[in-house]
Amino acid sequence: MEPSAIADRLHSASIHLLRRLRANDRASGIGPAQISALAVLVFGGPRSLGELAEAEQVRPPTMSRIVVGLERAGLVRRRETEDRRRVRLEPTAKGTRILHEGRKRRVESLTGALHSLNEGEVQQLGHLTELLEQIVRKL
Amino acid sequence: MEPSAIADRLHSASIHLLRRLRANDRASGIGPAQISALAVLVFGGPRSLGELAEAEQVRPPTMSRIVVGLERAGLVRRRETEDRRRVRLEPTAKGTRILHEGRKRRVESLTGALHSLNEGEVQQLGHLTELLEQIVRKL
DNA sequence: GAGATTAGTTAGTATAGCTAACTATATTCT
DNA sequence: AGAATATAGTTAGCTATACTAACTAATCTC
Repeated sequence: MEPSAIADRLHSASIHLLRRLRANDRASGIGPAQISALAVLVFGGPRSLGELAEAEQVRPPTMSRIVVGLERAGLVRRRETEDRRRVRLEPTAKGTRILHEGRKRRVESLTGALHSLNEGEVQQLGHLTELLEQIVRKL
Repeated sequence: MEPSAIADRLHSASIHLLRRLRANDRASGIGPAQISALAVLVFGGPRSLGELAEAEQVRPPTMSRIVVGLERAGLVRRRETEDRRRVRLEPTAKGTRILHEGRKRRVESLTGALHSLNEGEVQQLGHLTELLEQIVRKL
């Protein structure tokens, strides 16, 4: 396949994948950017707003709003640091729980879709994900 | 790899892929949902608003606004049909050109990222993109 | 201690998603 | 034929997510 066709279809497939998964995520009443940011804190550990913005590839004001939403929902907590300009963001117990529940729903819905694939293809998909992560880092 | 880990990482990788590509797309002054909808019309041919909404997995009011944006930018045109409730949406020459330019930018940026992969991996990525499309359809 | 840098917020704008409620046209069923 | 129903899109109103520009507060540098 042509690289240009791969680029197009990967782009399109990603858009559609996220649109489908968003329907699941809406059940939790939390948006995709909030989930993604929360996941960084839960799986990657607490960090500052700027670090979180960088990890998520968005600008600080954007992350600032995402965090406000997460705080309002009681999923993330701010802690002071010795540098009083910085905040340390950490997930609350509720945030961790909500994230795992959302993950569970996602897995269930993906598992359903995986029924059309055999075991080898599932593993290939895992491999694709790694390739995709590698590409994203270089982009 | 565990299906749950695949689900998580695929979700996360897709979010980040789109965020990176959006930076390229912003150069065209057209948002990602508009690009995606326009691509359906350019590559898949003209169709009604409802059909386009379905192809793009969004609700009709959402597509209605996307189309307004595309019209305002002179990228899409409305045509009457024999059923006067329906509209036939078709890309303008400018729309087709803009789409191809955006695609070119995307391919260039992705091609750069593909340098970290060897030829075999690129082909795997192409194959696995098809797998992803298949899953999205089942989701 | 003055000036520069850094971290985050506020303000303002645009896109993109939803549901609910509406208009206009077409179809169906007496 | 005319009434009821169904279908296609739009409008209104809400929320989330993204940006840049401009701001405040704290820290660092000289």
